[in-house]
Amino acid sequence: MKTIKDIAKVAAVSPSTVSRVLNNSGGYSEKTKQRILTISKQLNYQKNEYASSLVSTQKVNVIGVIVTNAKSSFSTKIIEGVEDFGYQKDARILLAHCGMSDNERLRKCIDLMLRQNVTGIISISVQFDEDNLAYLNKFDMPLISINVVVPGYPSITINNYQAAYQATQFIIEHGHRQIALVGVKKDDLQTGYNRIDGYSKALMDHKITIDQNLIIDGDFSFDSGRKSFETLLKLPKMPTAVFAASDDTAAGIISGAYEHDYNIAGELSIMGFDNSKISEMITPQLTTVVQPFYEMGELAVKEILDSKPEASVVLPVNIIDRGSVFKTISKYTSNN
Amino acid sequence: MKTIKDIAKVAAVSPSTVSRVLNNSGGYSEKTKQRILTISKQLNYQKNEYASSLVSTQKVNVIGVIVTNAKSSFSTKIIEGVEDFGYQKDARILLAHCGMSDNERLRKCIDLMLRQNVTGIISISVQFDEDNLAYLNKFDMPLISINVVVPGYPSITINNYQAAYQATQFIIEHGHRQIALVGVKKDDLQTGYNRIDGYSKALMDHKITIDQNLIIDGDFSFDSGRKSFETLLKLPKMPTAVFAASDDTAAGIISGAYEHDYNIAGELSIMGFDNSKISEMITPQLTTVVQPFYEMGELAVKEILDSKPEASVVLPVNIIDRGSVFKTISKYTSNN
DNA sequence: AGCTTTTACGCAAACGTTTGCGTAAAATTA
DNA sequence: TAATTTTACGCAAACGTTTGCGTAAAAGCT
Repeated sequence: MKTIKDIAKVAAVSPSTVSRVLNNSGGYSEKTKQRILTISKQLNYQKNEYASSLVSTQKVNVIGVIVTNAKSSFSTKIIEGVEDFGYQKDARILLAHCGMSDNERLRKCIDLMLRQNVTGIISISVQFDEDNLAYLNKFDMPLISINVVVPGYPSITINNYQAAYQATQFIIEHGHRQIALVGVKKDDLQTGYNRIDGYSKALMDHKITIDQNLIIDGDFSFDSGRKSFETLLKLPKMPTAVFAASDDTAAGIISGAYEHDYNIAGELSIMGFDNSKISEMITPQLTTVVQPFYEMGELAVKEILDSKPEASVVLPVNIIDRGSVFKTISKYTSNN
Repeated sequence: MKTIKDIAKVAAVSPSTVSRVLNNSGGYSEKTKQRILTISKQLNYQKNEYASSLVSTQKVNVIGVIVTNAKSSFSTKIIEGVEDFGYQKDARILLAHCGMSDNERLRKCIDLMLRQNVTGIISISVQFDEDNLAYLNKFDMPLISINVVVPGYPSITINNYQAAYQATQFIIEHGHRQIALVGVKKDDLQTGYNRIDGYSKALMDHKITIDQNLIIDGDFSFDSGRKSFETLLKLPKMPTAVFAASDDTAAGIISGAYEHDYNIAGELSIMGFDNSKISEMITPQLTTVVQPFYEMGELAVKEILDSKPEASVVLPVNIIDRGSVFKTISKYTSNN
């Protein structure tokens, strides 16, 4: 690797001059500028950003991204948003996986980011345990969390309560009154609880009594959707619609139905959540709640680079109708 | 951020001693070691890897990963492999997206890797144009390519010819003789061509005449699968099986069939390719060709870190049977 | 005790940059 | 032409580490 000194030697100037030319900081003649530029091109010079950032006041921005090893793939979309926007801003992405609730590994991720002294950290769906949170607090390291709230730090989330309310209302407006909620983690205070709440409120607002049997626990995964279908089958009466906690879970329900030779067409409406790629690729394509993942990534970068990430953001969601929730004439309109 | 000097000051030793203690390089008493260690813990010291790698002979490994913005999501699996194995080896992942055949952006990705002087580059599905390849050649930068062959550099791929042969044979052995090949790019010399070749050879070996109308061009995407189904419909005779170029394409075919009220169950066998997540989540679950993405990622890291990445590797594939290719009694056994 | 070996540390250079300061030379002005 | 300003550059320090070399002090030996 060629250094600034190599160029200086060839150009018969001091390294300082080379540096000034390459950084456009003035203080050289046009002639030497051209000379230095051509030489640096000839030598295929590449600045060593490590050395540079060590001394320069205007550091190069490196953004640390910590993701879980979650099966769900929406993090890809977020990272794409991070990358694209970071690219525009000439920032680098340092990526690290922290496993699933593997506190030790999360600690190592944090340490990594600190040692590489990144500009800030974007964590995606990462749950910080007490220890790691306390540890992080010791440093002056900006962090912005996507999808989950990390106490004391800004976050980018959606309003899960409202999203669930909207989705449930959408289903109700299509004539359904027996609506299952499948795949949320009940003890997940950040997401699960709020979604159950929004779902319940929508039902109540439409004078539909809440049937606890229709709220089926899960972990947002495909598998939990698949298993949940069996639970649905065992119900005294099959609901007419299912609100799935994620598109993956929705896919699981469809898969489970197929497995049990249950033909959902015209029988069981399904609402997904996420608008992940699978929601378009599955048959039937899913009506689903759109989470603006890409924008979340962009926004996170923006906040980190503005270095005023004190403001948490709650992004709006909308529903994309792909026809998997269809109109039904409720059989219960009168007697409830 | 605390530095080694801060520790030195508090411990009343020189920075050298602190460094030696922290790196276990010997030359200090047990007493000072303990003192320094506790102080460094108290101060929340974190080594600055930039400064360190600038001078140290045993640099910290940073692995540059360049991915396209491809819609297909298998890169996630590869990156996971890279990350997990890199984590074990204490390597860092610098991630960059290079768009789709955006040569300028690819150049910037390369420059980025050079400036951050990474240990080596892992490129996933990236097609290098002549210019960028020539450019890269100027540097002494190890690169290993996954999925595509980059002239002059080692690569990790599968044998597409053989994979297609195996898959086609699998279909034939289930009694099919009218087998469409859908979604490959004919002019893609690296993948498309070889898959067509393997498919053709398998047919020939089983004395099935090749019908060019059954080879339907595409770009491995969901959409091309969806569109291709219409092409299939227009054929004088519907094939009994489809070999899709990717799981995404297979999903597209299923989606297209649904769109046209064509019930594939028992009628149209489908073989996917990739074993991506969708192959399990779709209904019906797909019999598919398993690409060892995760292992590819691991292997790539291994080769970069061994810094002897001269050897290209062709990994074996296998077929996972999920029942989407079913037995049929060929109606053409006798008259062909 | 006197000698040699080992231990435990400090000094200073180095990595590849950037940047404040200093200063000859060139350019401008009177 | 002489005085003044500007230009164009070099010097050296700095960033936070690591590491070869040097050396007092301690330890071991006879």
